Amino acid sequence: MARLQRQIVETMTQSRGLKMTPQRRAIIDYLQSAHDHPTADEVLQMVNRKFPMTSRATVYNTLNWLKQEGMVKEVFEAGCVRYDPNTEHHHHFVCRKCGKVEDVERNVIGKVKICSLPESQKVEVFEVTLRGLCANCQKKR
Amino acid sequence: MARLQRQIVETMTQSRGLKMTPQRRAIIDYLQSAHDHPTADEVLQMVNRKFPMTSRATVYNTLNWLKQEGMVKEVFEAGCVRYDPNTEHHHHFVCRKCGKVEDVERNVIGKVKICSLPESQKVEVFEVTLRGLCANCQKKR
DNA sequence: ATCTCAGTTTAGATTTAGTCTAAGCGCCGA
DNA sequence: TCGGCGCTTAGACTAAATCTAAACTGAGAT
Ligand SMILES: [Mn+2]
Ligand SMILES: [Mn+2]
Ligand SMILES: [Zn+2]
Ligand SMILES: [Zn+2]
Repeated sequence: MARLQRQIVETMTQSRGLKMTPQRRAIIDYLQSAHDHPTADEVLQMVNRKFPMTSRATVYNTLNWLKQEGMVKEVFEAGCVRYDPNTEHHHHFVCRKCGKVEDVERNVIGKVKICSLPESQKVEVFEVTLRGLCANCQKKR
Repeated sequence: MARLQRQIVETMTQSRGLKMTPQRRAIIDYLQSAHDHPTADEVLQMVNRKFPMTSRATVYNTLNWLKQEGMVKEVFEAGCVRYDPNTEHHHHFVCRKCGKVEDVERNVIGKVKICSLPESQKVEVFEVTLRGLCANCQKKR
């Protein structure tokens, strides 16, 4: 499944006994057409242009529902900032269950080759985030 | 520079005409000993155990100052959540100046080899974040 | 046509992370 | 002893996100 499509969502709602309302339609249409990474507030602004008086709660409800269904993803972590006393260039492993962030030393990740990136973007650094289950969360099955 | 060390900070403060106070010492000592990625609130809690009545403002001031000096780094992005209608497995380029997040298709990043990761951690997915200057911000020099 | 009810939307209250402010403190040097 | 500068503090403030309770909607059931 590549991109959010209203039609897919439309049929999905029915099979779950949910309703496709005008507000939801507007939110999904906007996301479908967006080729960047909008914030909840940007969604609210844009949807209100076409369908005034849509509430913040509805936008968040819909985004969270779409997220649960895997129709949109969050970019990067939600939540508050974490500080890293290790300023060496290194990477991270994030547990999808308990959220713990562990260091992954630089040499654990082999060379990362970047091919065919548009000339226009100048990459200065990169970081790799591994995701999965940490040792603890695996034990607890 | 690998890890935050109080001694280095201590000499640095002097050369900048700044003062090493007990509060700052406590914050830095805690960070120095931390082998995870504490939040500002965790720092506040821990510091208050040893040095009660340290204020939130002082913790944030110190963390932001250490960040500016490159003595700690933020893990992942600050700020609010962005939603991605593209659920295909792909990567991102983040402009360090304007903060814009652009897609980097999966095939742009060559195979990423993960060597010698502790057996205990099970990696399910990974993502690469490239950082630098976007086309626009380069033009504006 | 009217009733009912589950699901939805809404405005506004609440929570949480983080910043800002203004008043007071403490050290150092004149 | 005094003045001043930088530091700390409590609390006000802001912004992102969640929660709540009341009103709304529309698809059956009567
Ligand atoms: Mn780290
Ligand atoms: Mn993306
Ligand atoms: Zn875990
Ligand atoms: Zn830019």
